[in-house]
Amino acid sequence: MDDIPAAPPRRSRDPAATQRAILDAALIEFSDNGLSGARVDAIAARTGTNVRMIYYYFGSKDGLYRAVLEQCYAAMRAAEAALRLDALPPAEAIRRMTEFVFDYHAADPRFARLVSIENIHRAEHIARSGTMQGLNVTVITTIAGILARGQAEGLFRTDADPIGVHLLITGFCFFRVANRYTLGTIFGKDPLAPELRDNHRRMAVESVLGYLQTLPA
Amino acid sequence: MDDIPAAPPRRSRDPAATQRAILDAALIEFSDNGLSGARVDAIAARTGTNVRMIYYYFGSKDGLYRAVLEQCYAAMRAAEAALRLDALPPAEAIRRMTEFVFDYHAADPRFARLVSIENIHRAEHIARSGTMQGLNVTVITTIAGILARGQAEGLFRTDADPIGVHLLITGFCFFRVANRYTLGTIFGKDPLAPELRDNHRRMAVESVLGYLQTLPA
Amino acid sequence: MDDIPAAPPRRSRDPAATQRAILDAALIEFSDNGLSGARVDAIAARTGTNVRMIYYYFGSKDGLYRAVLEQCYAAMRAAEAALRLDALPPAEAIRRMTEFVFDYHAADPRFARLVSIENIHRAEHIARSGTMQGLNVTVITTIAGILARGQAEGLFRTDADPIGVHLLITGFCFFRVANRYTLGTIFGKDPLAPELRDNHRRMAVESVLGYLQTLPA
Amino acid sequence: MDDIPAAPPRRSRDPAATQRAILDAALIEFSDNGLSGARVDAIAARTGTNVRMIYYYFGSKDGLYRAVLEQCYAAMRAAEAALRLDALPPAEAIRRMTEFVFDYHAADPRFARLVSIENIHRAEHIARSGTMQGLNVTVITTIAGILARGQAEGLFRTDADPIGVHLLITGFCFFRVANRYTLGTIFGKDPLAPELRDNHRRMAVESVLGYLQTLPA
DNA sequence: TATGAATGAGATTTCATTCAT
DNA sequence: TATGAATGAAATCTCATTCAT
Repeated sequence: MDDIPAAPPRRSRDPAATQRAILDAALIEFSDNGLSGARVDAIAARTGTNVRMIYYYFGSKDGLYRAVLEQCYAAMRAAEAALRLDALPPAEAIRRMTEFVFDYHAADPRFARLVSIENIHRAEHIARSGTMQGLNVTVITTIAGILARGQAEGLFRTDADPIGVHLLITGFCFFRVANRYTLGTIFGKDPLAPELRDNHRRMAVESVLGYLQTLPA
Repeated sequence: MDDIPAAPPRRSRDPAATQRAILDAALIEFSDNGLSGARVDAIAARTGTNVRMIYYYFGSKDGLYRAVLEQCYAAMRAAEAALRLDALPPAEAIRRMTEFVFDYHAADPRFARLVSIENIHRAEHIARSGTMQGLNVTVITTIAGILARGQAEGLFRTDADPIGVHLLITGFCFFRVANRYTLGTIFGKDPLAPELRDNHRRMAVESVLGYLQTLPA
Repeated sequence: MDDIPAAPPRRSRDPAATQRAILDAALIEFSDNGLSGARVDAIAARTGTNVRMIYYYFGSKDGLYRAVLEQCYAAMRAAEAALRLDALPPAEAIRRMTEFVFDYHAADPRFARLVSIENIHRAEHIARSGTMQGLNVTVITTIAGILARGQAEGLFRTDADPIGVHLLITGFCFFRVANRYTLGTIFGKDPLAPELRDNHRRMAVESVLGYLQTLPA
Repeated sequence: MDDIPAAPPRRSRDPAATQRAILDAALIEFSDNGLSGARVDAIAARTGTNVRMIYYYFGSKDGLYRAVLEQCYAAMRAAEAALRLDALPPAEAIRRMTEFVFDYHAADPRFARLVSIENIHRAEHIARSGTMQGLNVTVITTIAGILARGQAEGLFRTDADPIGVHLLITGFCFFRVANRYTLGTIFGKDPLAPELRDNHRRMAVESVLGYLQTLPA
């Protein structure tokens, strides 16, 4: 994290591969160090190309950061869309979605870090991106469908709203990953310790279902 | 956020006030811009003293940031400790604690931002602080006490552990505040919009109680 | 020494020349003002490039200073090695070496100043350099050879040791150059005044030979 | 050398003692770090008084440095004057003086360091001091007397001049102390190692006498 | 398409010194 | 006599970016 392993100089004549390499290096550098903390030189060093290439392909540090963000969100939503939750009974669909979010965050903490970073910057890069909004609203429509079915069947409370449920599903999963370091330091116990995983995963699911299946006061 | 209002030059001979002014300005600058993004000059400009005083009292940019962190955590835990939850019945205690966490995060988003920022830096400043660990573990012992009482009364599931419950309580409350900007941008709806507040607050409480009152599978 | 002649801006694309120019300017600035007293800005101004290039090529003020030291020692030892003293009779070899050391210090007082400066810093930069040790021990092996020959021929006392003789040869030559200013001020007479030179040069040689040719008590 | 031991706060009502304490601390700080490298704050910290006192008593950093220099030179010359060399036969006088210079430098390396430092600054502080010149010329008149006697007795060569002989006596003694660090690092052997001392001391004496007793070519 | 060299603007930090009591 | 607080000027160093080939 401190000393960047200088990749062997790459003399590829394959522009796509160069772009790919830059994006990969940038994801690491940005998620490790934040936007302000990331160093353009470090990304170049990690890539094996030199700094000029970053400007050639991505225009600026911000442009590269934006590309990284877009790619990460797209990958996440693509995986989510592959779940085919509308085929499942409502409670089962919520369970599967929650487990997916839990697993996704746990498997790749860089995603949660990038989201934190982008929020420090007030989401101005996402706002400027254009592709983002369309990309992400699908999750809300998916949840809305599940909720509607559950409510129609009398299984879910009727005052639940889709965005709120999305927050509820994601909050816990995100929190333990994104804030792993402060939590681990303060409490002397890494919240991502393997032996905690199964219990936490159950908590995620059962708190959401617990909420949905509670009668409104 | 962009143009720093240059405070009138303060020629106070009151060192405590000077330190206070620096800390206040630093909280704003750090929580607005992150550690790397914050500018020492901007903090000084907001203070009315000059940059030199920051180094006089806090030694370095990092030292000042550490002081800000410590102060914020201390304030939060002090408020929390004032709740006197052990006097309440278990479910009520959980409800009050959750509402407190919800309200605290909602009332002062800077705290959640600072926590995000510190996690980007892998909590290295908290780790170096010393006062942090003792300060924060009390919340876990409090939760442990509530859980034990609830479990003894047969109200709470027996496989709940205190740190996990803390994460569950805080995750949702933190998430909607800290990630307000990406969520608002992506979904076209500010998650902190006033009309959502009551519903979210209920969600926070009822998901936790829903989990605790579910029988383990 | 006070007003640095701003070199004309050099827009050469010749990195070796740029490095050379920086090194030359640095030698002057460091030997004039010491390590702490030298100003990176002043070096840049003398060079015609800007400050950034110093960091580009040498990493830090210390790094540049180290490079200057290495270069000066290397130049001196190279000149010394060119003397081919092992071809001469022992006393003649000592004479030639002493004259060389005398002349070298007199011709370039900056060298002695740099050595003084480095000693104020406890030789920490030389210690970190790596190339230094190997570079300099050759002078000791040379002296050892000369002494051995002289002792074998019964010309030199047998209790002389090579490092000690090196100190003896260099001490006087160094002292009058390095401490020229205090000596000149205190005694009202510049010890490097041209009319003193021949006499001092003889003193250097004859004190060393006088010692070597004295019978041990 | 790095972390200055903060002396206990001294609340003396004795101005002379305060001045003394500042001078002592300053000698250490200046001889350790050079004039540019010395820190006024560090001197104050070492003294137990605060920075303001330095300005109160010595006017400026330079003024304090000048006071340190004067005191060190005065102490040295006083010790030298106490030798009463004119009572001794010429060769014996030279021997005693050389041994004194050797021992003095070896016993207090700070003196040689200060001399080096002052020469880096071109002796401008000594020049400004006024008391220095008169203080130091006595050593030359002493040597002149010894030489005259020795020459009159036909023991010493007739082309020896007093300042030159002073340089010869001091050069070796100074060199091994002042440049201890570079020599030790380069040759892997501390020139002040105790087992070398006697031999070096003999070398100092015998090289000077060797020179003086050689017939001019 | 690719690249090493170069840079200006601005960041953090240092330091001798003075203010106000 | 003594002192803690304060400061302006200047130092070193960083960094995204562009030049020139």
